[in-house]
Amino acid sequence: MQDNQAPTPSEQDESAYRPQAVEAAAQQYWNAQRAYEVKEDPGRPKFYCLSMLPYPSGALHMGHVRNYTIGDVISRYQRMNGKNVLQPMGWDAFGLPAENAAIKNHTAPAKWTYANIDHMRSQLKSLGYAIDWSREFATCRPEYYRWEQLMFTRLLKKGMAYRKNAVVNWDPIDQTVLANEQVIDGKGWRSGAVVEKREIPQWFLRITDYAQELLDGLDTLPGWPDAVKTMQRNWLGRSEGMEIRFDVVDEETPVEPIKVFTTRPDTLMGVTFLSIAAEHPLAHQAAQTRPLLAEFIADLRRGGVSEAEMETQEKRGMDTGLRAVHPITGEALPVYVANFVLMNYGTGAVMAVPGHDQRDWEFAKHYSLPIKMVVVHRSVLDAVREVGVDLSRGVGADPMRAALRGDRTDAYDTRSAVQVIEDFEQRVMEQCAYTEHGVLVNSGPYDGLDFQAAFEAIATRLESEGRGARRVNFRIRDWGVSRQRYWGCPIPVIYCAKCGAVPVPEDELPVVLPEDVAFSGVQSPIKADPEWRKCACPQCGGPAERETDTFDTFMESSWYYARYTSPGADAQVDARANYWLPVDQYIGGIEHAIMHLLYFRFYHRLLRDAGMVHSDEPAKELLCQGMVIADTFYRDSADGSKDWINPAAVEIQRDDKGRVAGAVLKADGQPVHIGGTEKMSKSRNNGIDPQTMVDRYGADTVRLFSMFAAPPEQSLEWSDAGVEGMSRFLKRLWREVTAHAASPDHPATDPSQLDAGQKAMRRQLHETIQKVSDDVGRRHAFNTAIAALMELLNGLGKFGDASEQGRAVRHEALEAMVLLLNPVVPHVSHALWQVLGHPECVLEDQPWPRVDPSALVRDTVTLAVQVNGKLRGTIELATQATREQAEALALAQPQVAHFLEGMTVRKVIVVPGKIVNIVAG
RNA sequence: GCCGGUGUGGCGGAAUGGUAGACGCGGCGGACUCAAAAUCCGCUGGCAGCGAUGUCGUGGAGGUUCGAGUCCUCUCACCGGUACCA
Repeated sequence: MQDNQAPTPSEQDESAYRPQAVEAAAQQYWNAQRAYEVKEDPGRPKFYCLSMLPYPSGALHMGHVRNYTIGDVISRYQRMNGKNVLQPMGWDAFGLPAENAAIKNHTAPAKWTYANIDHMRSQLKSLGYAIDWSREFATCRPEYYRWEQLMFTRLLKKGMAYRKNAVVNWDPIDQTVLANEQVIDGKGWRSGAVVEKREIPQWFLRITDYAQELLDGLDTLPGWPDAVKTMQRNWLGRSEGMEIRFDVVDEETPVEPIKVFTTRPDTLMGVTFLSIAAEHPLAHQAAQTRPLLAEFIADLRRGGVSEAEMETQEKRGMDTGLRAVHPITGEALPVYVANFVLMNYGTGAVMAVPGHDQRDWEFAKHYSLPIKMVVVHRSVLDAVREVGVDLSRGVGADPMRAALRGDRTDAYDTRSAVQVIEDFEQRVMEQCAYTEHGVLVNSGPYDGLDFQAAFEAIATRLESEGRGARRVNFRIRDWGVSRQRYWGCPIPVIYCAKCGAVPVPEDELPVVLPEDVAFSGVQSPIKADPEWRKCACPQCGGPAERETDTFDTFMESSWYYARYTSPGADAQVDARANYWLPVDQYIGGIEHAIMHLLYFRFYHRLLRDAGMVHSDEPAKELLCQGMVIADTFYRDSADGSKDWINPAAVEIQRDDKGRVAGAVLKADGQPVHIGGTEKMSKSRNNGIDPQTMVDRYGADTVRLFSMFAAPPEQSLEWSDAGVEGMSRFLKRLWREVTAHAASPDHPATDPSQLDAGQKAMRRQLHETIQKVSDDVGRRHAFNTAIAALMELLNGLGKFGDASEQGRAVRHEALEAMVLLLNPVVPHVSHALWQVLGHPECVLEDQPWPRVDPSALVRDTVTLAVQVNGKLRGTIELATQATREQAEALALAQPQVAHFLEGMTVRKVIVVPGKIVNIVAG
């Protein structure tokens, strides 16, 4: 990495900016001062700034740098504004990649993980984050996970945790459970075997008990992005409807009724069949006497369990031969097994209304099942009534289509209405299902009722007959926390033949995962080791076995934020938690919008209900940062695949207009193909190593670029040239400050003595302070804050005033600038503050610069002048000028007069301080 | 499939419904230099024009408004999530 070139004159210059020296000195000072270790201080407002903890995958990547730089900027800014700031860091250390690495490298997952943590910690430290490292922990340590085990055993006793069967991906060759990620096109990633669905017993937490609270809580989080709240609302998926019971007829054996959940009980009279999931008990029962059905159900077991895979499959079904009884008409309805009905949503069975549900409609079309239309748009009903047609014959396709388009159909003529109705039998159902709410037809006693009235009438009747009940249903399912893996927190349960599943007693916790193991990848070492499993039943003392499944790693990442507040506590958390919590600012990737952030909100309520924390929500503000992406380059290899080439090895070629014309490999000068700009990944070999960049340019430059190149929520495209630009900016800043500091002393700024140029310079300074404070503190628009500071430096560069007051203004500006930049580039700021004549200090203890409102006053203002909305010039007038003056001046412009030729002015709109728009025609 | 998001110069991006393209990169021209690097200065959306200026322009099609990148409807492309990747 070291540059072999001879030092250039500027590098030999004593006063040149040398990031390595600057950064080493600043970090050394902070460490010696223990500058970022914090304690609870009830006398000061606290600020808990939390970034999502990293998975120790091996090396820091740019996504980490971006995430932690955002957190660091906010942390340092808040501390400069007087807050007692906690910024912790830790390691989400359990997980699947450690097992994969263990297989590949023949090492134990623990050893690999700890080595990665050591490496990544040193990388993080080189970036100079204001982290309280005294609170660091790794979630794979028993000191951490013992509290999670304790919580689980208590939840088990409270009935909040339970065991039931659930379906997983099963690799029939490797004889192992696969993660969804390990299923590629329905096949196991190692064996290539077609994956099967298999049911196994697993542990669950009753997150559904909190579904309503998790939904309502979203309304108390104005500081969370709307996109995240919307996604969580949809994921929770609250719907109001009915559970309806359909009796099933079978001459031979008594059969349980089928329960369905529907949000559309108004369409009950349009039900023409029922669909049940392949895993539904009735499907199994029917399959016992029907070999074809058994074969079909077995066939549905092929493929993985992910929702994306299930939902994009072709819709298939088969008649079970069972007949269900319509609860109102008594009609016998066929019961189908269908692959689009999910056992884990609702009751695992749905009533099919092909006339008014698009999926049912397609299914009915495919299997030639009857389609009944029982709901129409009100305007269709009105029109049909007007021409005096018997509704039982139905309504036509044309008004249906019109109604679907939202057209008014009440004006169409009698002839077309009659024709339409006559065509009904062959045409009405050829278009698509009508899924809107409307008015009932063909529904006997319910004809003419709207959605609400029909819902009420049908619900009341079914409830009185004991055939159904109003119900609220949530889409979210209970949280399955069992994983059939080694590298995770052991689930603290003992199985006894006599006593069943018994929680491990609290005084026997933690159940420690052995770390020094041989791991082949075929089977978990704790499943393979009979000695580890063997134990005595805590209840009866008889022989028993331990659970060998481990927890979902989301379990650890659901409460780590609380543990940071209570280092060393002899409990999951202690009283210190209520000083720090809730988190004031949480920062992490948008990919966590639903799952992690929902478990995080759920677990906080578990802590609350255990009396450990006193708030309802874990985090007040949330910022979701975008991905880091980079160009991709490749060459076609002999076997037709692509050889991806790292951007660092490639040189871009441009045409004479500066457009990208091609790219060559630096090593051989031969062309390479340019792929898309994609998320940095190993598979595309387009990752840029943060460490290389820090070594080459310094941490401040890397931090500055990652904050400048894009707003935090958007994806950030890496650009070496862009990084060079940031490096140039810091060099210029360094020169500007050192040059100023070298000149003789000057008095303090005296606003009453400033000339016009000095006033303008000082106004730009205070406008910048105002903008940067708002951009950093409120909008989190770090990119525009930095742009404003660049403009300020450009302004200072042109401000050549060497008079006493000129130097005073420059000094004021440079001091403010160093403070304003400190959150983003703390090392160079630390050094330049001393260059400006201050003793070495922790810069976050300096107050954030304040705006002098008197410096912002302007004498004149520029207005844009438009004619019919098109810009035709600008006018400059006194700030206090009236609307009439602005209007008169605008109309007097020669350009304006030219465009108004032959037209009459109808209206003039004056927006003070902005525009004058002359409307003419 | 479903849920959420994004789309603006050669590129990254800026713009409380009010002068589209701030700032940075790249490019072109110039200064300094024996030369290069570094640094500094100027120009830089397309089209027409010597120029003043005009005209077009924010993925596409409509709409609301005195005025739309911004609000509404439809549509296309891409990205994230989709419950065992984290």
